[in-house]
Amino acid sequence: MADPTPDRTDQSLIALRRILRATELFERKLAQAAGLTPAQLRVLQIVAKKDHGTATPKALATQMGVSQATVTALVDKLVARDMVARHRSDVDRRQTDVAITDKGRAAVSSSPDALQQKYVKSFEALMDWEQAQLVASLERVAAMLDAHEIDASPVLTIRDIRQEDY
Amino acid sequence: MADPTPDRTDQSLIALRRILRATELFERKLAQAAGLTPAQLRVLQIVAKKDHGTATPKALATQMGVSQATVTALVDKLVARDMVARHRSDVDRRQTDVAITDKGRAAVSSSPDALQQKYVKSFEALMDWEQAQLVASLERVAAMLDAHEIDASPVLTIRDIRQEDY
DNA sequence: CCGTTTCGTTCGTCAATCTAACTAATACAG
DNA sequence: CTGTATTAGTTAGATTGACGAACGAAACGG
Repeated sequence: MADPTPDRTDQSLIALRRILRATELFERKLAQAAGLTPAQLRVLQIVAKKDHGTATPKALATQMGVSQATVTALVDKLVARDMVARHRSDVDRRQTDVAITDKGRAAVSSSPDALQQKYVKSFEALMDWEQAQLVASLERVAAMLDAHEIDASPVLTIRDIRQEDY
Repeated sequence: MADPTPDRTDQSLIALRRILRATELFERKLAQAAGLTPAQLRVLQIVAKKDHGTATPKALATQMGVSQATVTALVDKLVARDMVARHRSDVDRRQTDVAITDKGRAAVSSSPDALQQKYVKSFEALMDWEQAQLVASLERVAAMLDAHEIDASPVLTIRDIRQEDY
């Protein structure tokens, strides 16, 4: 408190935590709006974005950073709700293709963002140089945090939904 | 792809997602190192940082953004491991003080950084103006995300551990 | 004193996650 | 080919975190 130079490391960590909290809540809201849980929505989003609207459990597990068993459970629930369907692969019959259904696509694209819009709109309202600055900063922080964790990146949850909106 | 100005919004969202992923994994590791689950560690950290090393379940629930019932369950587990103890408050006998024990304090302060150090070290290696820039950017993003969610902020998980290290 | 509010716990439920064990299919080495 | 190893996915069982509803105990306000 009496510190004349408020510790920047602390400040950065505090801000990070705020970001995490907000995003967590945001995801819950988003999923709820689509009538799903966050994890289920994530599966659906990944599948939806694939070229043919299909993905293997293995790929899902890798991309989400969870075990295959977890993916099985999630897919089970989505199948029960007719959001996706399982199909045996012809090329390698060990593999299963998890394919999104029309209903699943509808659920993904209908998730009516609220907070999401909030962020995107705020961001897009910024001046060009500010946007560039933020991107640079975020990427820098990301690099500092996950330098080791090579795969990580490409889930995109948020972005693709946004694209659906247009 | 052919877009001449790579979409900055997308870039920022991708970076954000990387940050989230990395932090999530980081927290898991941290907790594991302390022999606890992330949620349990969070409770312990909040309690540890209070002046008298105590907090009421109510306060914990509010600060963590979960229900009191959840806090009860978490505290149960910490009590079972001798990390905290419950004491009836004298001033208001409806209240319970959750007090950290020596063992709990040891667990909190012993969580051996690894990844954590990585971020902190990277951050602290930056030039002063760069640090300032990052903090400003992070806070801006946080503000854009949680403008609505007034309470949120002050859990700090990470920061306090870091302080323990010195 | 009595009704209301507040605090915490208990109970039942459910989602997400893990590990370990198992089945089925493919791959590869002789 | 045959047989072993590897890979993909599921099943089973457990734990954790989370919630809401119901409840008991204490405090507070008339």
